[in-house]
Amino acid sequence: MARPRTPLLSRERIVAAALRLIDEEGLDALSTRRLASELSVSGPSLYNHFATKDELLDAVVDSVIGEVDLSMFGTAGAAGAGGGSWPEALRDWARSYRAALAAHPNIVPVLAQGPGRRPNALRLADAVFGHLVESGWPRGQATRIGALMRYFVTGSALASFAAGFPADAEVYDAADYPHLGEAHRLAGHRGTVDEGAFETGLEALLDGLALRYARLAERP
Amino acid sequence: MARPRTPLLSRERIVAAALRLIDEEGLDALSTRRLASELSVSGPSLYNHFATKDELLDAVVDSVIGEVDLSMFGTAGAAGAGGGSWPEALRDWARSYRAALAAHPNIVPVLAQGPGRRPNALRLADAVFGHLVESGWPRGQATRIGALMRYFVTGSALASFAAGFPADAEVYDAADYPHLGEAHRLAGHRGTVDEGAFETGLEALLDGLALRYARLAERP
DNA sequence: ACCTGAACACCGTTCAAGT
DNA sequence: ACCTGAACACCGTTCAAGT
Repeated sequence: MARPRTPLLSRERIVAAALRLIDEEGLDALSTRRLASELSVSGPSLYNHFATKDELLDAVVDSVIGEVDLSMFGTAGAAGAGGGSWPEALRDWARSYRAALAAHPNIVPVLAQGPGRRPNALRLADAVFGHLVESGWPRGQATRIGALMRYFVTGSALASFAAGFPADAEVYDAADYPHLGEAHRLAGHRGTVDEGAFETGLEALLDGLALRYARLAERP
Repeated sequence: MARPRTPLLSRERIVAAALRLIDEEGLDALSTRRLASELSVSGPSLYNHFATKDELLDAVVDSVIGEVDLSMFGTAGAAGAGGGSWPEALRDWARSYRAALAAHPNIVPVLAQGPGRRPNALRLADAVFGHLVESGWPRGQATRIGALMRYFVTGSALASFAAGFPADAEVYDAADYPHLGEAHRLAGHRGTVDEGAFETGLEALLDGLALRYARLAERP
């Protein structure tokens, strides 16, 4: 065929197909040849749009991060110098962040490596840090809070806790696991267990941070 | 050579070499052929000791989890029915857990998939859950705490937050990132930033959980 | 500019053959 | 039981060739 009059591929089409493949069959299923065949082109065609597979993966990752809502950070100034609204903003953002990642768990290991040079990831880091500083957090603490929130959210989106326990009851028969007698039932409640753990952890973190925020005011 | 009088390989030797390769060159560098050559044998030899590469990876993962200290959970009964010692136990365990994982960050994505049938991972889950229940936490909440602690620890060990920001100052020139002007310096303080974020998050989580534990007693 | 087939140096895994 | 080389169906990437 050689060059068609209207291109068969675009970065957007490639990224969308790659994400679908990763979601449905895992990160290992994404090969350039497999992806190309999914798009009805030959393997090397992809190299007209991305220099390497890593560059393609970067684009997939940034498209996922682009789904995270950052609008709650837009009006930090409106809360006044008190900045009392940061816990609500952090809560809303964490939920949106987790939802975006948990929709594509197979790509979380890649994304968790950090923002790199990906624009949406940098915008996210900028928004969180900026909001915390404008809310009165010292810059060093704002950095740590951005980091620890990412730890918690990526950890919770990386894999289901409940689904990590085999549903096969015999696994837990060994005398070594005296307290795991009911663990084979976890996988069946996968959604509620993981959701409950995330919400409990999020509220505990925010409570703990609020205690520290109050201490900032006491000793200025 | 065929069969030597004394075996060239053992599961232990293979696991140790695989972990070294993963630590030094990343998960992608672990191929059966490369690993075999590292051990001075031919590729297929490994299949006399592990059925598949996945089974080998499982053994590597469990060897890492085996390094986590669980001794702080051994004497829950000694604290009495009050169980006031669970925050200290959880803190010590989380630090040991993170240290074991952070020593081998490249394998954390595999390990974060859950315990599966790996004995050390199941022992760990059993010890945490058992201690929390014996400390007075209802079983459902104990499950969630085990989950959320794993979220936080795996997230913090998966990758350095600070190192995720390029040290190249030009990255942050774009007007899109008004608050990241100093972000290029993060990578230089990698250790302290990540350590500080982990400790801050851990203490915040424990404080938040202590608030909930106190509420258990109020409304029995 | 954008696609193709051929080619290179890799993969995980199977299997018959050797001791 | 435990190692080998040969083989199969895959990889990511390069490159000359086509329009």
